[in-house]
Amino acid sequence: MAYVDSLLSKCTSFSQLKQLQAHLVTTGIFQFYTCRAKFLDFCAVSSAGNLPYAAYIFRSITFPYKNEWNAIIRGLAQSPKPIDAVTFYVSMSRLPCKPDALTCSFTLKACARALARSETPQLHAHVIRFGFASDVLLRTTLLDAYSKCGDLDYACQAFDEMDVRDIASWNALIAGLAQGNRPTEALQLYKKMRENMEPNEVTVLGALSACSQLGVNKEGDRVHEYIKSRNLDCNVIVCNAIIDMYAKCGLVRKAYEVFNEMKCSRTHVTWNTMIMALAMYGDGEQALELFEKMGQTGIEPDSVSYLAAICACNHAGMVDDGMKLFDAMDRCGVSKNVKHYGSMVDLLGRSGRLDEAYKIVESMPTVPDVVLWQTLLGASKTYGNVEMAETVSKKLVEMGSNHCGDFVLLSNLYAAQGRWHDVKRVREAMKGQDVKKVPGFSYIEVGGTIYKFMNGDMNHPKWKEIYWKLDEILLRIREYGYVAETNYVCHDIGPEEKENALCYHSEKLAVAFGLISTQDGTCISVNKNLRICGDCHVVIKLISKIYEREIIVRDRTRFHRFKNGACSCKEYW
DNA sequence: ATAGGGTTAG
Repeated sequence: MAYVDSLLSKCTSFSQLKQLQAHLVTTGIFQFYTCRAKFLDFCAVSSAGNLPYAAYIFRSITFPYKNEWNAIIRGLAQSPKPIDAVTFYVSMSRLPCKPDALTCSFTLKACARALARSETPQLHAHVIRFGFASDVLLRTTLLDAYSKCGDLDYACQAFDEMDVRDIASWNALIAGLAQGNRPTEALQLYKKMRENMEPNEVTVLGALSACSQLGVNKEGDRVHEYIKSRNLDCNVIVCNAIIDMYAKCGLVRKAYEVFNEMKCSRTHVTWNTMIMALAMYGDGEQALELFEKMGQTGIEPDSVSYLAAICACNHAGMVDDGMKLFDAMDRCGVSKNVKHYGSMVDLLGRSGRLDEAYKIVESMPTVPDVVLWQTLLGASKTYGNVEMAETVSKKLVEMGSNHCGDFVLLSNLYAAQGRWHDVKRVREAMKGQDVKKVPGFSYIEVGGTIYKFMNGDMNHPKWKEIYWKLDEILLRIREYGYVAETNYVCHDIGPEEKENALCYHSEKLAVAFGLISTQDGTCISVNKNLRICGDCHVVIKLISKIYEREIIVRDRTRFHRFKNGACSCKEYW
């Protein structure tokens, strides 16, 4: 069979593969099922192959042998319709030819790719029943399937229950936690792993991704140092992750250094990451320059590149450039998705061109999603357009959105115009419905330790000191005659309670904590749910002036650098 | 003796 292997490995196109099949049939080798299985596997999986053709051959076999089933299931698992692999698995398990560990492995891979949440535990039961539970590789696949389907608690449980874990098991859970919005736990696990074994390239990707999300540059630096000290292979994926980490931690310069000095050749992801990094800093010109350069280097901008470039225009207030790019996409045959429309709506909305933004929404070929309407609502609030805000709010309610921010934004808009009656009406509607209160939270890394703050948080051991600091800030801001006049975001209050609201913003808690713990010159805070805008800008600007500190705040989409009472972000928001 | 873990996006 080594003969068949060597012949197969020489096939680089489908026509060669068919020639080989003819050869195998005439020489009679093809009647041996081991040969057929090898052929099917290659045909179903390799780039020279063709899955439908493999399936066609498979159907002509009366009693397929186990490896032939496996070949087809493996091929289906990595096809665009992975769920079909599960269907095949089910048919197979009804036959005398029972699945083996590999069959389960391929099918679990299919579950992971198809996000088949209910099928994964069923496969888990089979794995136990068939007695494959001691197979480390299979259990890692299982763990990964749980985590990819969003059942991270099961993934953690699967990990805990393993009596033997190898590096891939650790990597699967670290990456799962990082991608599943649990970056703190991902980093904890990474640290725990280092006590037991040496991380490799894949491990650091999970750790870097977690650092990116948290915006913790000290920890990110440590991971980078580790990569260098252990001479881990700095392949393009690792470089991309490092660039992204520095960019999201407020160190674009370092990101750019890595981008310039990387030894391996750049991919789309590399360019896109760097363009997006510049976009987050509001450096529109450089981002567009890089976008141009990317094309010149022979890598045609893809859909994400355009998104990053439009986003750069968005953050730099370059409305015309953004519109040009948006139009260029159709000409260049690059597909648009809801994010491109979202960014355009934001771009037009932020510059006050609400009607044009609304037209963009109407021109969409797909149904606009919640985030898109929220963007438009935000812009309506900024520009005090009650009529638009009411239209958009209705849409949001129709879509069943029950996010507190949607109601609060409308309520704040009424409040800004002194329409307290309407404020009350919205607040009451909120109580009537099942509104999800999503607390904003922020992270700050001080002296290498990560702290998390939520609205009204009293969990930190130094919470009293932090609130004292906030009171002091409040007092000193009053001396400037500013008072927290516009500060009623996200709070269920009337005009008389406005002032107190200042204390409850998570990023302000984080800033106050950064001021107490003076080890760091800069302070990075990340707020995942809210956008730093309006009142927040005013308050943090003043803090930077009063305390002579540079404060960098990263919100969902961009960086805001506050220094000497000014913000580097263009302020048309 | 064919298998598990991986980077960018409003």
